[in-house]
Amino acid sequence: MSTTANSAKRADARRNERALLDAAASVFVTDGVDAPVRRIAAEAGVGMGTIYRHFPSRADLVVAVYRHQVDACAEAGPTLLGTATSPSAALRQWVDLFADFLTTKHGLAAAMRNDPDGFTALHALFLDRLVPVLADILSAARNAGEVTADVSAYQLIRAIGDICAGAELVDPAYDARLTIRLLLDGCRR
Amino acid sequence: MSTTANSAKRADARRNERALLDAAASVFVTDGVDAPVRRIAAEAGVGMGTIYRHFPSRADLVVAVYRHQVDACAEAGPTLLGTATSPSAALRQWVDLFADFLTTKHGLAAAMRNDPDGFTALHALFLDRLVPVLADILSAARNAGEVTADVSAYQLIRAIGDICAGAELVDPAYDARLTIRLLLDGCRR
Amino acid sequence: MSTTANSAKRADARRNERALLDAAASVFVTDGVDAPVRRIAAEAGVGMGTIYRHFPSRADLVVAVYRHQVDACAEAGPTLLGTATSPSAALRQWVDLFADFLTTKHGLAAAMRNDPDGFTALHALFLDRLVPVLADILSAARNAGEVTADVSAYQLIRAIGDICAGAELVDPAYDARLTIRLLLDGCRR
Amino acid sequence: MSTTANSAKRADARRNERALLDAAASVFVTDGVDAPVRRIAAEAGVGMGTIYRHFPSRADLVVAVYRHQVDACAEAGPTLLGTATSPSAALRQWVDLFADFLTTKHGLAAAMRNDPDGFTALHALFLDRLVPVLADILSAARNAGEVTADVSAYQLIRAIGDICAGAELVDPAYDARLTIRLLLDGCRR
DNA sequence: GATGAATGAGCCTTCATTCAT
DNA sequence: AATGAATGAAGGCTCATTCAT
Repeated sequence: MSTTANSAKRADARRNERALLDAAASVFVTDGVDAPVRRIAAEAGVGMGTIYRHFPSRADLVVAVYRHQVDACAEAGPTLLGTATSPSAALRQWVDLFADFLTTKHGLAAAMRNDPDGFTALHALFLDRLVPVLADILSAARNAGEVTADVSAYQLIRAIGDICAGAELVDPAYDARLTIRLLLDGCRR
Repeated sequence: MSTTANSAKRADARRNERALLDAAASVFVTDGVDAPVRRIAAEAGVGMGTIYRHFPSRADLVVAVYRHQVDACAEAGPTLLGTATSPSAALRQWVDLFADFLTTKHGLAAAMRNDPDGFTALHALFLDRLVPVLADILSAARNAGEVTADVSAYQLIRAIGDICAGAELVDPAYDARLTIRLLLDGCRR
Repeated sequence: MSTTANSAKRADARRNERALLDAAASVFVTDGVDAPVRRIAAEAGVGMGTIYRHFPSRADLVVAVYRHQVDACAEAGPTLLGTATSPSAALRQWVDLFADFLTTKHGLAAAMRNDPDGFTALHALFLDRLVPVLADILSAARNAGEVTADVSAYQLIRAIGDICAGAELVDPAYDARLTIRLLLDGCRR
Repeated sequence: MSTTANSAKRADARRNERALLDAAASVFVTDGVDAPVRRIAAEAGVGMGTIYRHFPSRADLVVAVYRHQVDACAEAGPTLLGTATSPSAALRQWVDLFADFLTTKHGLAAAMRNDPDGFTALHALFLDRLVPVLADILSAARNAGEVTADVSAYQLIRAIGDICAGAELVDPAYDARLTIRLLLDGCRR
């Protein structure tokens, strides 16, 4: 009937899925990704069964919550490489974006530290999507002589991930950005 | 009354405390700092009530478990400053020591990420004891012109702590030491 | 209105009912008669609401599933009485048929043990349909002097039913047929 | 201190274990062996955790509930063989005892039909304890020429078990004893 | 002081059943 | 009529914590 159609029935199902994603995102921030299923359901205003229908395992929910943002972050890579004044500027900007995503937005980083078994999926989402993006930027920067250290995109992205994960324990005296900047400086020479 | 006196009763109390510390240290490594109280008691061969008598809260136990090692790490600072070939060498060595402590030995870092509320005590132990030590080394290095970046000991110690915490998710392709080295390089220039 | 008419709509309703019966029969075998409604619906390729429309209670479904076979078993009685070499041979053959039905085919026997309240309907189906059949055979055998024990058809059919029900816990060392044979022997003298 | 002592502490623990066994026996009769843990705990007047402490798995509880009675039944075998007027009389009496145990006392038989996986333990308890007893009686009867059919003790005990299990669906028109008698008659000739 | 039995809140998960579409 | 999404009661299990012995 229209460009938005996805079968009549799915109207409320989609509404619920959306509500669940929003609720989960919000609850993850305050209570962590191990938050009780009940709380997420309550926050979303749905029954618990509805969570299990849409996201059979907790990992499914977590991945879904963050997928959009990971995608956005990935897509920004090539763009920045085109618009920044230099590859290293693109590197700085993309790393900032990634750090923003990690630190500011959703408490995602904590997700990766708890339950490392179950969250392989999340880990994979990250790595699969973002490592190639950073690899391109890094490669450009290296070709321009702006990065000399022998460091892989994987190594770098994990370092940044861990730094931001730790920074969630907020303390005005600690500035994750500064740490990241020092790290990038260390890559340059 | 005297400094050495500790009534007969105290003898097994002390034995128990020691047993609990050892047991907790061991269980923390395998099961994490959130390990069931029962398991720790069982490992120590004491009743659960005994844990609560000696360490009313989990944080008390965690702090006690790591205090010795934190002390050892702190005491190594001045020593290294005296024996190393340069302040920056001392910095490198001490940071390695600290990272060893964090990474290799005890899964301590994870402790700081979980339950950040309850582990203020642990956090404080770290900061109170180790920040001054690193500050001295850092200051010496700065005086020698070997560190130029505007970075505080607190900033640095947290950065290293977070990096090591993240590195507990073991992966041969990731090398926390390399990250730390790059970070220190970034401090030098 | 006519005896053959069943408006067009009824066509797929019937198809669905058939599909449900087949699906239920199949699922009952593998998962027992307490199988989740959802699984039956899925197996039949219909929605769950459709099950409830056609078979408001689980008992309705169970009864419907087995009615055909019970009928077939009932109809075999008079036939066997006509073809067998003696009434007691007919008895043996019919009891074998019944045991086959119970044991081999469908796990039906278990149905009668679980939820005895809700399965009165199933129980009734059995008794109403099969007891008279067995009664006739038994009576013929008694008249021929081939059964002397004072045992009713109901008593006998329940005994066989229970024996087969128990035999569903498969064990090569146990042979329900042997038990039934001994029981019939005991009826003869 | 005394012949009843089993360490001071266990006083209430034992009281609880006893209460649990009684409660479970009673609840098993009315609700079956799949009765909710919560209900058993409530009936016993203890917390749920107490059940899990004493009987980690449901099978443990079920076995414990019935062990006494199985023992009593087993011990009656040799006795009856000594006191009965003939081996076949002993057989009849022991089988009656066993059937009493199964039918009248505790709904145990149902236990063996549900959850056949988890109740291997119960099954084993039965077989290990009772089959040898029946085997002795059967052997005596066979030696006396009072049993001629080629039937094993295991075959017989399972047959009786299944018959009694089925008889729990009470119906005045059905008499499990009669079925068993016919079965024994069938063994004799 | 030490013990460990008991408690019970809290979480996860499954499914029968309803009902909006 | 059919669908299948949603609901929520029900039950299993784990552990932190208390307290009688």
